[in-house]
Order: sequence, then C-alpha cells, then structure tokens
Amino acid sequence: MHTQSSILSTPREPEKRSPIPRQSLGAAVVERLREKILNGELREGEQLRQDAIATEFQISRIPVREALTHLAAEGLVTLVANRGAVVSALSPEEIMELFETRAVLECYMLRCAIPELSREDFARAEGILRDYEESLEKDSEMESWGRWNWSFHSALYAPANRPKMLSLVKNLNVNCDRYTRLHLVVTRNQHRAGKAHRELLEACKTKDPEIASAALWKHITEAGAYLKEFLKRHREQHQRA
Amino acid sequence: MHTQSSILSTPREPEKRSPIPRQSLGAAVVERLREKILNGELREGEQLRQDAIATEFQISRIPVREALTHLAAEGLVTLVANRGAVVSALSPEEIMELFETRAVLECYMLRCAIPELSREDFARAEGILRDYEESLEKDSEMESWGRWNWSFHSALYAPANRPKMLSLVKNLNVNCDRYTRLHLVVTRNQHRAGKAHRELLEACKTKDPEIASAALWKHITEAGAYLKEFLKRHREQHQRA
DNA sequence: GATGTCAAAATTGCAGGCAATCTTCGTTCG
DNA sequence: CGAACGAAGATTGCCTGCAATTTTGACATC
Repeated sequence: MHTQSSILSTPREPEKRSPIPRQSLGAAVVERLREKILNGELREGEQLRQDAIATEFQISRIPVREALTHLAAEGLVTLVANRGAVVSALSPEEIMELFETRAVLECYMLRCAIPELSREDFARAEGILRDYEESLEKDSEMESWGRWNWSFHSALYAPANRPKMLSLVKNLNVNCDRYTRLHLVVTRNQHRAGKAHRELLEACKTKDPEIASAALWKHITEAGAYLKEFLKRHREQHQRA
Repeated sequence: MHTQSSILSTPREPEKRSPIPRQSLGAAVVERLREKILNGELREGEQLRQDAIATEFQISRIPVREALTHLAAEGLVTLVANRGAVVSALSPEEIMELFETRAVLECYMLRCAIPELSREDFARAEGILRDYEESLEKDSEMESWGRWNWSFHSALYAPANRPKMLSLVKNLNVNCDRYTRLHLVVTRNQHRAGKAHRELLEACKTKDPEIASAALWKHITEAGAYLKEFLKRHREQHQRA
C-alpha cells in the first residue's frame, strides 16, 4: 500500500468466504459513513464535504466521491450537482412509504418461507433472539441493534430462497434503521421490541401463512406509522430555526 | 448564515430537474452505458474496461469509474475488486425473481391506485397505448420500447401517490427491460404485448382491485416464467463454448 | 507433456492539481 | 434602507500521473 491506510485498520472479522477480502478504500469509507449516518453521528440534512471527509480519513477525495455516489444509490445521502452531498432528509410520508414497502415485500417473502421453515430455522431464530436479549441486559448496544434485527428477520426469510429479493429488502432495512433506532430510543423499551419479535416467531410457528404475515405486517406498519407521527410532531417543534 | 439557515435546514426542495440539464460527465456516461446494456449492444458477461470507455467518450477514467459504480448500484453491472466491471449476467432464477418482485410491488401499488384512478388517468393511459401502437406500425422501435412500457405502467401507479416505491419499481423495470425486449423478439409479436396492456387497462376500468391486480400479476409473472424457461434452454444450448 | 515460477504487460486504485462553479460578503446604485 | 452587482474564498468536477494488483506467457523443473 502506498499510503498508510488508516481506515482499513479495523481488525473486523473476515466474515466473507473470499480468500482475501481486502476491500478498497472507497468501500471502507462507505461502511464508515453508513455507520455514522445510521447511529445518528451524522444528522439529517448535514452536509458532507468531500475535503473534510478525505482529510478525516487521510485519503484523497477520489474514494470519498465513490463512497458518496454509492451511498446515494443506497438512499442514505442525496447528491446535488455542483453542491455536494447531504445526509438524506426524508419526509414523514417518505419514511412511512419505506416501512410500507418493507411490509409488502417481507410479508410476501415470509409467506414463501413458511412452508419451508424447519425446526432448525426456528431454533436459529430463537437463538438470535436470546442472544439479543442477553446483550440488552448489559447495555443498550444501539450500535449493533440493526445487525441483530436483520439477522433475526433474514433468518425467517432465507428459506424462501430468493436472494435478490432478500438483498433488496436488506437495503430497505438499512434505510429504515436509523428511524427504527429512534423509535427504540423514544419508546424507551427495546424489551417491547423483543416481545414483538417473540410474538412474530410464535406466529410463524403456527405454519399458517395468513397468521404469520398478518403479524409481520402489523409489526412493520405500526412502527412506520408511529415514526411518521412522531417525526411530524418533532419537526414541527424544531422547524422554526 | 443566520438569515439563510432555515432554507438550508428545510428539506423542502430535494431536487427538481434543472431547466438546463447540464448533467455531469459521469451521469452522461451512465445513460449511454445503460442504453447500450439494455439494447444488447453490450452483452451479458462482457467486460467493461475503464480505459476503453474513457477513450471512446474522450474523457478521463474518473467519470467512467463513477458511472460504473452507479450502474453497479442499479444492478446492471457487477464490480469485482481490482478486476473491473462486467455486464451483470443473471441466472434464470434471478431473472424470475426480478419479475416476481415487480409483481409483488406493482400489484400492491395498483391496488392502492385503483380507488384514485380518474377518467383523466384512463384517458392518459389509453393515449400512451395508442401512440405506442402507432409507432409499432412504422417499425420495431425497440430502442424506446422500455420508455413506452414504463410510461404506461407508471401512469397506472402514479395515483397511488408513493414516489419512493415508484422509483424503486422503476429501477426493477429497468433491470427487467433487456429481458423483456428479448421476450418480444423471440415471441415475435409486440402486438400481443399491446393486447395484454389493453386487457390490463380494461381490468383497471372495472375499479375492482382484485380483478385489476390479478390481471397485472398474470401479465408480469407469465413474462417472467416464459423468459426463465427460454433462457434456461437457450443457455443450455450455448453452454459448450 | 504437465506443472510451478516469475517477470513484463495490462488494468485498476488512488493522489495531487487545475479549471469551473457555487457561496459569501463587501460595494454601489436606485 | 433595500436590492443589484461583483470579486474573493470555498467547493466540486475532472484530468494527468504513478503505485498496486492482476493477468499473461515464456521458461524452468519434474
């Protein structure tokens, strides 16, 4: 490496089966920025200046530009010509739409998965749930909440055997993530979320597509509707600035 | 700063089409490459060398790299680290999945739109259909077929008033486009496709969500299933290479 | 003849710099 | 006093050049 790659220094697990998953600088910047957006370190509407990010990571602006276009495609940032990038600021209606789209696709996937769900799948999902609840006992663990949540949901959808649809749904979940975290913070009970997940799992165990997808639909759209209202009120308060 | 901070903070104006669409070079390359992929000028699995594209358009490789990452996000090309980009080669199952995802989302949108569909909406859709059939009389017009198709479908979905979902569905349609064109070529009758569209429009006119969405579901999944089988046979034949 | 090794060519990845564009703020004119 | 104007600073868009990686193919070894 010709320059000291400060961002790549994270000794995170290889995680992929690739021999050497030595990612590009651009990809590393994507991950860092995505995490910063999801955990709220970068707020809605905040400007992302290429030069600032480049100097922060001690790299040039080229990989930063790549990362920004990538994040724009994911929907987390918005690009304006000759005026740079800002963290996407979604209207309450758009957020509701995001959750609604999740509900449509995830319920369909769950219906497809239900007949294929085996005892092992249920056991795995339960294990994820248990691990999650245990980690909750210690501290909030907001950082990794999105990963826990997704691994639980995807465990239920994976048997549907629709990889493309799954990755699409995953991206939707990433976009919902920062709002879901907000949901957890304001409702102040991750435990209730855990209970909702447990109810969903029980619904799946009935092996009835109608019951399961109805539970999932409720789970997703209620969170979306709550957030829509909450953010509408919240922004009305903070609008005059 | 103090006087204008409210304008900067309000996400009221995300982006409107600038009167002079003086797009960046990268955006221009995206359009050209996308069209080349969709109309088959660039075949599945074909390598896209940055330098070759850059010299073809007489620009540097920087905007080309931007365009490639953008197209990768759209799903039209696949990026491999340190090994460049290739035109995405989807398996028959993945193609079927793409159409299935379209069916799920578009049927939902149509159900939402049905109660809102006005006489003007039907007239507009009919006009699009008529223009399309007229242009068919002259010549094949394969180039712009995707645009016609999308303008017809989106005319039916627009009243659902879900812009984010609509843009997601639009991207799925773009990805399906090159296969749909193939479908039209091998079945050799765009007229039949026109008839299917007309039947769909009639189904919508009943204002019955069940009838309309059933017609749409059939329209989309039949094309997907046909293409899946066709490509499976086609590739088996051309496998030994 | 098959296989492993390694250097040169081809290609991608990234840095620094320059021109174009936007923003800011002081100045002038109505 | 407010609005139009314009120059300096800030920021983005793109190009050239070089380092790093992959691929190719000639050569050596078994």
